[in-house]
Formats: sequence, C-alpha cells, structure tokens
Amino acid sequence: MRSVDDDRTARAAIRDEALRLFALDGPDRVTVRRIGEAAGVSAALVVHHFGSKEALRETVDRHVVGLLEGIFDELAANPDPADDGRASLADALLRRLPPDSPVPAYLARLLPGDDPAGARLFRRLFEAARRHAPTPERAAFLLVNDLAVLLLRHRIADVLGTDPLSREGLARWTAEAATGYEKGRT
Amino acid sequence: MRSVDDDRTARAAIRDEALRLFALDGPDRVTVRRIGEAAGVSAALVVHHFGSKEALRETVDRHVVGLLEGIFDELAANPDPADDGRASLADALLRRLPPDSPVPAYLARLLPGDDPAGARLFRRLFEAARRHAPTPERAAFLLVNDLAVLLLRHRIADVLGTDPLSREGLARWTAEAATGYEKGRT
DNA sequence: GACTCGACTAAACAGTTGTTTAGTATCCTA
DNA sequence: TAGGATACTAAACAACTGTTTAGTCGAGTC
Repeated sequence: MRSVDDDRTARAAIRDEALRLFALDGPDRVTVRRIGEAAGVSAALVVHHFGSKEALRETVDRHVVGLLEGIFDELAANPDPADDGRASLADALLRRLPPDSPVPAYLARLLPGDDPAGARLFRRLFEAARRHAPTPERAAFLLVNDLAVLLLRHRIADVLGTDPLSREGLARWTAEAATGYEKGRT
Repeated sequence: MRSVDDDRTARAAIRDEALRLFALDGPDRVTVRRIGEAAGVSAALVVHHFGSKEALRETVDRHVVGLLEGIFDELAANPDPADDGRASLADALLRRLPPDSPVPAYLARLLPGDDPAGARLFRRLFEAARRHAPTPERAAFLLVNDLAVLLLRHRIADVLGTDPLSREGLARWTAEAATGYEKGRT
C-alpha cells in the first residue's frame, strides 16, 4: 500500500506496483483491483491512467526494457573493470539493481513467454552478445546459458542451497562457467 | 474437438486436451469450458471427472512427470548408443516424443514456475545429472544449460533461424556445447 | 423387469473480472 | 475569479469464471 510520504506520482506508483505484482504472480493472477490497492488508489484510476489492464502491461514491458537499455548503454560507455568482458549478464544486472528489485523476476516471465516484448528484448540481447562472439551460434549459446540462471534461479537455489543471483552464488556459478568453457573468444 | 472415432476414454481425452491447451496458453488462460469443448464433452463433465480445475492441473502435472520418469527409467536401463553419455536431455527427450508433443512446451511452463511439481521434477533431474558429474555445482550447471534450450526454444529459433529442438538444430546446438565445454567428465 | 450406479448434459448460480458511468474535488490558466 | 481540464472515487455493469444442481440415459445386477 502506498504510504503517505510516497512522493511518486500516482501514475508511477501504479506502474511500479504493477511491475512488482506481475513479477511476483504473473499478470494473469493479478487483478486491476489488487494493483490499485497496492498503489493506494482506486481500480478505476488504474484504467484511467493506462486505458486498460493490457495497455498497463505493455507500459510495464516498455518500462523494464527501457531500464535494461539504460544499463546496457551505460555498460557499453564505460565497461566495468570488474567484468572480464564476457562475464555474465546476470552479474552486470545484479550489480546495478537494488537487491529487492522485481526486474529479474519480471524478465524471467517476459523472456520465455509469448509476449512480443520478450522476443524484442531477446533480439536486443542477442545483438549485444553477437559483438563479442565469433559466430551467431556461439553468441546464442553463451547468452542462453547466461539467461538460464535468471529463469531457473529458484530451482538452482533449491538444489544447491545458494541463490545463484546472490553475490556469493553468482561468484560460484561464474567460476563453474569458467571451468566449463574454453576461454576462446575472438 | 474430439472426433467420433476417438477411442480414448472421455477422461483421457480431457486430460490430453488440458495438457495441450495448458502447454499452449498456460493454465490461467485456459477455461474449463474450453477444455470441455476441445475434448468434445461438457464443462460439467470435466469437473465431474477431476473434481476441480486445480485438481485437473495437478493430474496433468503428475501425468507429465510420469511420462518423463518412464523415459528416464528406460534410458537408464538401456543407454542409447547415440548419446555420448552426457549428451543433452533435450535430445533424449525429443527422440522419444512425437514431434507435435505438447510435453516440451508444458515443461517449459512447469519448470521455472512456482508450482511445487516443477520443483520436484527439477530435483529428480538434478539427482540424475548428479550421477554423471564430479560436483553438485557442475551437475547443476550442465542441467541448467541443457534445460535452457527448452525454455528459450522460440527465442533461439527467432535469432538463429533454426528451431534448436529440431533434428538439425539440436545437432548444431550440441556441437556448439561440445566446443564450449571441456570434455572433462569423471 | 425394477434398481442402482456411473457417464453425461443443460441450465442455473454466485463470485470475480475488466471496464464504464456519473460525479466530486483540485488545480491551472486566462 | 470564472472556467475548463485533470485526478480521482464509488457504484454499477456486463461478461466470464469455476462450480452446483437436477436431471436423462444406458449398461450391468439381483
């Protein structure tokens, strides 16, 4: 519920809470009323601002994609010395998002789904990966293995006992990848 | 719609059509009426046979998990010489399922989701992988990378132009994996 | 041949859904 | 300061949801 000293606009609060709830339960299980409640406004205001639930979902999609593009642009502009160049996407992401960010979970729903926004986002990621890999196949392979951690995060945590997206888990996972891969990137 | 010369029991037809539709659109977007229609029966019969939509979903879960266990048992009993031992799970699966099987798509929804059945299944898969890997971390790494193809199938097909779960695509993907991994498995 | 039981259906039911309506309050601008 | 837009709400709405009810039909049993 939106607290009294929440200085976000109602519109932003609705968008943020929708993102959070969509990531948590999936858009289908989240009602407009619940979004309104979480944002501290009426259900009618949700559709007043966004037109429809579907349009809100598209707005959230664009918002998330926009966030990511910002991160990648910044990443391309001044490459992080801590990255080893091809180090994991998940790693770069986690270091730039608040630890309780709903974005990773939202991506895990967006990327494998049928939503065109997921396909568009994947294509962007692929283009980026393409620039550091000798062949398209290799780029796809590395990208997919990287994203897999995001998609199966909770399953991995379940069997290994460590969240692979935590600082410690990510280090171990990256080490495992380094052991498994040839260093070969040209 | 169930045709006149469909010799499945109505119960089996409902279960099969539910599996197909769940895989296609996700359980939330599939109504009991639609399942009934696809199976050629009334909506009331669906709940008559399974108690509720939720119970039907659980039945379908168990059915799919049962199918997979059958495949794995058979695989363990007489290992396929075409497999190189640690060759992809997806590969083994695809060779044993009809080409239009909804099972891969269903798995892609089950495994990353919050459904306990997905977690249970993943644990089983992990135990199997554990037996061929030197450490739990390595087992998880190989398994996850293998499953990633299943989860991101359409995204990969989109950027590479070839379905990675087709005969040809799978061969190329496996080759890519072989290039990328150390051969080292002991 | 009455009786039972399971498969099966059409129709009704109650709750929930996204959306609309009609209205109030608050702000900006001319 | 009048007026028109904008933010916002409570209530109503129609469509759809999973489920229940009441019943028909047909195969098997005594």
